[in-house]
This record gives sequence, structure tokens and C-alpha cells, in this order.
Amino acid sequence: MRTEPTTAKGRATVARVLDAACELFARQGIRATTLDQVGALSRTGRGQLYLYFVGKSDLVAAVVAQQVHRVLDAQQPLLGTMSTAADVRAWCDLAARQYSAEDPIRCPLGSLVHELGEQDVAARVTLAEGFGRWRSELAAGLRRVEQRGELADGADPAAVAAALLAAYEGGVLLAGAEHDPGQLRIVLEAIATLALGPTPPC
Amino acid sequence: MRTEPTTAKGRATVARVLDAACELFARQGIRATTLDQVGALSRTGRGQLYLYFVGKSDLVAAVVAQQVHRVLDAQQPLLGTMSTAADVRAWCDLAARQYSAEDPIRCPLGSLVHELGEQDVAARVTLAEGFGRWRSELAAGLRRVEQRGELADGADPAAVAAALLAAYEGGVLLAGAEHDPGQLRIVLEAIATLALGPTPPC
DNA sequence: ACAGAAATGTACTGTGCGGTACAAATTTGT
DNA sequence: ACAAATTTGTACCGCACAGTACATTTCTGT
Repeated sequence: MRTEPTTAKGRATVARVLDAACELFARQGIRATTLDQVGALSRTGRGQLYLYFVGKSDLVAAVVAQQVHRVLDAQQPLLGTMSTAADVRAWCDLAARQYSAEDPIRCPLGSLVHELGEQDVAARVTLAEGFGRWRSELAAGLRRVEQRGELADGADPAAVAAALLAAYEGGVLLAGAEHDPGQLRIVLEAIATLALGPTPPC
Repeated sequence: MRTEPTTAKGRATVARVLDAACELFARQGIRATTLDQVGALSRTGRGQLYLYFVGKSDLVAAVVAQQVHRVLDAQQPLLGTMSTAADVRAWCDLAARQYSAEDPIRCPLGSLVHELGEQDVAARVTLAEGFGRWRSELAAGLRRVEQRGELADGADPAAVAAALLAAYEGGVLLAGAEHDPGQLRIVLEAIATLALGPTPPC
């Protein structure tokens, strides 16, 4: 960030730019998104962009931080209180429900991994820490599930958390490649079944 | 492919170009790789490239097909004969062993998913079919494991195959983001443990 | 050996996009 | 209300890279 906006209008502009960039980066990827598109979607010119951000990679860094917050916040209600097998299944359900066959299927965080240049060190660190926190929160929830005795015998909550996160990211990747959000559902359900026992009929 | 080379020298050149492109696309991504780099690494000018390929997206399509074959062939010995829990663990081990903390950690297929443009329809289809075949072969192996009674009770081989593949792709993604190939190992081991029971001490 | 074909190297062109400069408009404080 | 500062819009620059043209060299068959 180059200059913090001092007026309310300036702050609103920065927010609009950031929103637009998040949206475009998530949908088309970073490299496929031009600053003109960001300017157009946020209804600001490209001029402002350089007033508030040093350049594109600075904007990218800000977007990464924003997306990490968004994703973790969106999960927080479910993750923070996760303590039963049903809660885990609800989380899987929420995760799978977010994608539809119409839109491009890509995780707002996962899709960033391969698009950050080698020079975007700060953004890479932010993203890695985001994944780490996500995994930790999942693990904390799964430990509570374990304490209730609802985790498969001998299953390590930390390992299951890592597996769930990886399966989620990989599931979104494959669902995107095959244009089939069902793949994500299958994958998450498979792990839930292995770790928690057969899904109860509802 | 624009023109099939008629001489042995021409065929060798095409092979070198394809090799170089595979290498560079896998290491740096498609968009970050210039045709000059491909020409340089394959020790041919950019001129030849346009003799044998229509343009970059044509080269990309050829590389995708090549990578799909390479990856499936590399796994074939293990996948084709997979029939015990130990075989599954060996596959996991091989998968995890392929990455080290020094090199950039990216799956040659998974990293392509987000880099194919909307217009590269043929390449997308090839890639999707590749993932499908990979999953099928895993599932076939796991069915043989199930017949031996070495799969966890009630585990569906097809679902476990989907989970393993997704966890592999996601694991590589996360390992790359966190610069820690150990993440991939943890993930694969976690699923192996859930699906096959605790890892026997060796 | 020698014509014709294929393969190779180089130099050029056009374009898309990140970045910069600066003029015009709007807002803020007194 | 007015000056200073901040915000907004536009026009330009330069570079990197995909794509093209063409001259030169190396193969192939007879």
C-alpha cells in the first residue's frame, strides 16, 4: 500500500478496488486480469490504483491478505464450534455447496498458489500462513470431535485435518478440471466416511 | 501440430521442443514461459516452433497430451499391479518422494489446470480425461485390495481412489505453497491409515 | 553430384499491458 | 468562500513477447 486514503471517499475507493480485484483474480486468475479490468469493475480509473498501490504486485499482496481473511472468516462459525461428527459433515457440505457447474470452479486461495511470481514473497508468506491457520482450526475442531469419541479409532486429528484440507483443495482443482462439482462432494464424503464412519441416513 | 516432420532430424527436433516445453511449463507455468525459452532450452530457434506447431496454444495442447502420458506411464508399473495394502503405501511413498524442498513443488498435471485459457478446449478435455483415467486406474487397484480384504470395512474403492487423487493434487498444491514437501507425505499417510489401518512398523 | 525439399537462424512487426505524467475536478479545513 | 490538498480521468511511453518473413544451411532421393 502506497498511501493510506485520508478521506472517506478514498477509503471507499480502495475498498471497491480491492473487491473488484478479489473477484477478478478469483474468477480469471491474476495474470489474466488487467489493471484496466480492475479499474472498470471498481468504476475507478487506473490512475487511482497507482495512488493507493505501488503497482500490480502490491495490489496482489493486498488481495491475498483480503482473501485469506474472507475465507477464514466464512468458515469461522462452523470451524470455531466444530465438535461432533455432524459438524464435520456440515463443514464438508458447506465446502461442496459453494461451487456450481455454471461458474468456473476454483478456490480463491488455491488458485493463487501457482500465480504468485517468485518475487511476491510477502504474498506467498501470507498465503502459506493462511493455509496453516486453516489447517490448525480444522485440527482444533477435530480434536473436540475426537474427545467425544466420534473420530475413527487411532485417527490423528492433525493428520485428518491436513487430509481434509488437501482433499478440499485437490477436489476443487479436479472439479474445475473436469467441470464437475460432484467430484468435490465425492472426495469430502469419502474422507468423512473413513474418519467418522458411514454417513447416517437423514 | 502444423506439419509432421518427414526426416529423422525433424522428428528429433520436435521431440526436443516438446521435452523442453514440458520441463519449462512444469517448472514455471505456461504463461511465465516464453517461446524463446523453449527455443533456447531445446537448442532450436523459435522459427522451427512455427514450422511444426501452429502457435503457442498448439504447443500447449501437445504438451498436455505428453504430460498426461508421462504421468500415467510413470505410475503404471505400480498402479497396474496394485493389489495389497502395502502396494497402496508404496504408491503413496513414490508420490511423496518425487518432490524435494529445493525445487518448486508443482504437479505437472495439476499446475496446468489454472493455466489453460478458455480457448484451449482440446487441451482441457485431454487433461480432464487424463485425471479420469488416473482415478480409474487407482480405483481398479483399490478394488483388488478390497478383494483381499485389506480395505477398511465399508470403504468404497472408487471413493477412496477419488479421495487419494484429490489429496495428492491438493497435497502437492499445499506443499508448494508452504515450501514443505512433508505436507504431502502427511496427507497421503493419513488417508492410507484411514483406508487401510495403521501403518505397520517397518 | 545435383536439384529440390526440408530444416534452421535471424531480424522485423504489431499489440497488449504495466507503469508514468499531468491536467481537471472534487473535497477539506479555516 | 477560498486556498490547499486530495481524488479522479486521460493520454502517453516502453517493454516483452507472440507471430511473420525470409535468407541460409542442411538433408534426401535419383
